[in-house]
Amino acid sequence: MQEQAERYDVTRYERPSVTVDVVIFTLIHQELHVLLVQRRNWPFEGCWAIPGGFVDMDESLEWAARRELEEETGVRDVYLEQLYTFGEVGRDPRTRVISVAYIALVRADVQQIRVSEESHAVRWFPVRTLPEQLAFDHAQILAYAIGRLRSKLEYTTLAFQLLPEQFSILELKHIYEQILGEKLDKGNFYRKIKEADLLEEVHVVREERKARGRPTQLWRVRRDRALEKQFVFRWREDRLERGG
Amino acid sequence: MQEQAERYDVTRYERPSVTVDVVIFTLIHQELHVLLVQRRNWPFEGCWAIPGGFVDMDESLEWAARRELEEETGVRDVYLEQLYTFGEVGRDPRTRVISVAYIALVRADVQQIRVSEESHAVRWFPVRTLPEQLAFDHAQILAYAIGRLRSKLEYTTLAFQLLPEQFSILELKHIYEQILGEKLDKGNFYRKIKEADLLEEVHVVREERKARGRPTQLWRVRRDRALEKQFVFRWREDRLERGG
DNA sequence: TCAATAGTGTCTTTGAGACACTATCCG
DNA sequence: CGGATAGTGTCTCAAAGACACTATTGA
Repeated sequence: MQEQAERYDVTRYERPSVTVDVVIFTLIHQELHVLLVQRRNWPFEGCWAIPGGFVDMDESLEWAARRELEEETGVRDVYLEQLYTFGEVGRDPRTRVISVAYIALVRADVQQIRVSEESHAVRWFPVRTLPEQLAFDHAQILAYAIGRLRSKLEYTTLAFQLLPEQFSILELKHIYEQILGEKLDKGNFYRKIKEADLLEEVHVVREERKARGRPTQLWRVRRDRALEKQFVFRWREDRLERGG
Repeated sequence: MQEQAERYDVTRYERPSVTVDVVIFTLIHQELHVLLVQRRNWPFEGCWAIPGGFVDMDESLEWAARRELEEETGVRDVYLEQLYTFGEVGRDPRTRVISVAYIALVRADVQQIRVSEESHAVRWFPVRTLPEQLAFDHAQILAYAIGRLRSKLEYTTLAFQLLPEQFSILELKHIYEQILGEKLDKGNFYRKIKEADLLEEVHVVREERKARGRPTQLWRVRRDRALEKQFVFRWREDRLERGG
């Protein structure tokens, strides 16, 4: 609020609606997926859309996003971050709607994701094969979200949020490759991750192996260091994020 | 908008107010300053605050920010970027207000900045000596804005937005030092800037010099390259920005 | 033994930082 | 000339990339 606001009676003017939209990412079969819901009403009937809803008067934006997330997936206590606020005038044909978009990262091994509550269609889409047309400006929001995810992957421990409790280093590498969309050198990846000293070995209780080859060492995230510590995976010249 | 929204009559529910607040930066005497306005009414009467105002129903968020900027400073066509959206429930004691914050960078040599239109108090503050207490959560917003500015300086050509048309490399270095808050090596700075190849020499029409020492070479930004090209000044490990 | 998967070592190149050097002016 | 300011050269060290190597299993 500000100086100029004083001159107005706050109740007198028409106000826009405010929603939160949550772009929910997860890994399924080592591939990055995003959750979309199918609309059943005008406008964009039948189109897939990013889940979201109105912000209540007595909840913060982040709270609204968390509520929305739980309603859609049943998932709580996940990584959530504000992405951007979209407020073009014509983005919703019904009325003026300003949408605060969030990103959520859901752990791959949280199997309890109930994607279909109530009766409407909800589905995980691989980010490589999204529906042709999305509702509203949601294609734009999604593209922006993926860009942000890529960008932050390189200088944070964000990727670990997508991992199961235990994982191998090559699995982690695979996730980086998925999200960055390029191949990484195995040796350099090992070196980089080990130097960061964010992981600890899991004592492997080896069951019967079916695979050939040398058995995999499993790791888990060191809770004392990771997530707080800044981790720079790589600096790149070609990050092209808007505003972020 | 989204699935869940269908169930609501959009006109039926109470809505929050939406404002834009614009953190306006400039350089005065080579020092980073920010524009604040002094409040004359309850709440936070007498406190300094970030300029801002309500978003009209028929203008986009960015448009609202540009309008606000022009009203406060008379400045147009400047660099503007969305910062973050602040929406805690109690941040404004009068009513629920969601504020979309923007950063604006105003060129140092745009002397036409009329900081006092109408009669209320408007002032540039050096970021090193801000008022003790700011209105609402504006101290938080400001701190966040300065953090973002620092962070982006390192991998964009943002700093050039603050420069006059012509400048010397040591002036540019000084600005980087101002905003980053640390000394930089002269030789390395020259090297880095020259390698980037973003500047072109200005043919100096030398007038009478009063200063001693070797005369300064002036430069200007190459419009063909800068601002589009990614420029990485330095990668640092200790960037700690929230959400950005 | 070989094929398959996991993991390591090491050489080369690049770029950041430190800092000493040269250049050009005024008086 | 000497002091002052502008600008350059160069050495060292650390990190990134490329890629060949070793390790451990099942068949």
